[in-house]
Amino acid sequence: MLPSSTVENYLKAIYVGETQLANGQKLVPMGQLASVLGIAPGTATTMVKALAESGLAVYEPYNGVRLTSAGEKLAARVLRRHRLMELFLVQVMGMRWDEVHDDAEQLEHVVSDRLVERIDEMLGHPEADPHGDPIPTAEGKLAERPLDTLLTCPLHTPVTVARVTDQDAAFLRFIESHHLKPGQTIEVEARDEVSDAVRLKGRDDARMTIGARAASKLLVKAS
Amino acid sequence: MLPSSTVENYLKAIYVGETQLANGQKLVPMGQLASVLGIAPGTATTMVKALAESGLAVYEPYNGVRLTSAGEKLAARVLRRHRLMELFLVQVMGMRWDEVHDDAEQLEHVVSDRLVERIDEMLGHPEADPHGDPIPTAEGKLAERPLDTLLTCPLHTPVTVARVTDQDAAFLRFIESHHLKPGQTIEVEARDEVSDAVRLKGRDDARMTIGARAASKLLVKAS
DNA sequence: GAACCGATTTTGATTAATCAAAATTAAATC
DNA sequence: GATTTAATTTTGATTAATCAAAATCGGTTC
Ligand SMILES: [Mn+2]
Ligand SMILES: [Mn+2]
Ligand SMILES: [Mn+2]
Ligand SMILES: [Mn+2]
Repeated sequence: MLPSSTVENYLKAIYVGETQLANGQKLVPMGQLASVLGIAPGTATTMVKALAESGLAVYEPYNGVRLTSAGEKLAARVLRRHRLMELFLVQVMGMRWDEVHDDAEQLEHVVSDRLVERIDEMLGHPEADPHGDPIPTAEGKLAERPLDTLLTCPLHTPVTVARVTDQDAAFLRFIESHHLKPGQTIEVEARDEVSDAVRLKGRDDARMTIGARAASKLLVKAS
Repeated sequence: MLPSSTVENYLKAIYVGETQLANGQKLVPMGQLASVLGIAPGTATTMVKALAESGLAVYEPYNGVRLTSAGEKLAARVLRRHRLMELFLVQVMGMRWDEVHDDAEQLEHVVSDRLVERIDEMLGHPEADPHGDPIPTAEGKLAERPLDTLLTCPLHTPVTVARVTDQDAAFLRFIESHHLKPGQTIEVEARDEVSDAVRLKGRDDARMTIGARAASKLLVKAS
């Protein structure tokens, strides 16, 4: 049986959820799963039991869910298709990085292996999508590097934006207009707990202040 | 309510079915619909009633079904997406004309208007897909020209292949290897009722004989 | 240890899409 | 006009995916 779009979305959500768990944690809670998929909690429970039944996940009642290696394999392929499609839409089709997520969310379920591999080739086997999210290999390996956020990186030190972990179009447009896209270099000048703000020095020494919540969505590496 | 993939497939099948009806006929029979969609006849009846209920089709029990103008509008858009995607996959992605139909069958349900119109632009507003099938306009107009087949065109007269009405991969590869693709010029030298065969003069005066069934799938225009 | 609370699971129901097989109808044949 | 046949419709059932609301659980609080 080939997995339905619904099953693929569940697997992808669990897969991504697992990578975001606090170290030591290994189970994605039902509530989180239901919330990212936009479904009722009871529905998540029912579906996850079915996933477990078909050998794609391990379900621990009241604790959460994780993928088996079979489930991981499938999830990685969906995520690969999603991220390759996003990059393709930006690089080849000339779409904006803030509008490709929704298209990819659908395309990830229907593009054939043939087409995906042709896209991968056309793009030169890229390692990351337009938002800096790593693209799993055809074999299902995902290279998740540990990265600082603008809340944890060193002060007064040039860093390169590596990844933006929010698909909201308005947020992405804000990032772009302030020259904070992946690849661009910036510096954190100050953090203030009380005002919940982070002050940055950007391109051309432009100064700007953003909230801590927003700052936590910008992942950076030493540059 | 936006139509499901299932509904889109029904609408497309009825729409294409209508264009293939003998002149005068206006209803697509349930049996034909069920057969092209690969479903049980009873399922077609049930679904068509639902389409009629939602104002997309007119259903006459025991006689068949036709689309309302609302249904036609939707069907034309699905067909437009299908045929544009096929051409895109061939021209931009370098896929073969015999392998794009299945991909397009899925993609037609998920590509956004944004993406379709970008593809249309990228291809220069093409009028036909790789098989010569006309592409409906964004406004839903379909330019179906009346064409001869190799069974009805004049003998000993150069004609240009305009359209191949069979998506079977093996058949399409045969057509291609014998230089009978849309755009290529040929001549019918003879038809024989008894042997059910048609003799052609192709490129470089190559002679070949094909069956009447196959000949009826090659549509041509005077050249 | 009892009471509470938030998260989770269960229950009962709905909708879309499908099938197999029985029943019916329309049209053709005798 | 009665009979046969092929197409169509009806019936009864199934599967996947979902929800709302009630019930339950596990882990704090008091
Ligand atoms: Mn999706
Ligand atoms: Mn992305
Ligand atoms: Mn389709
Ligand atoms: Mn075609």
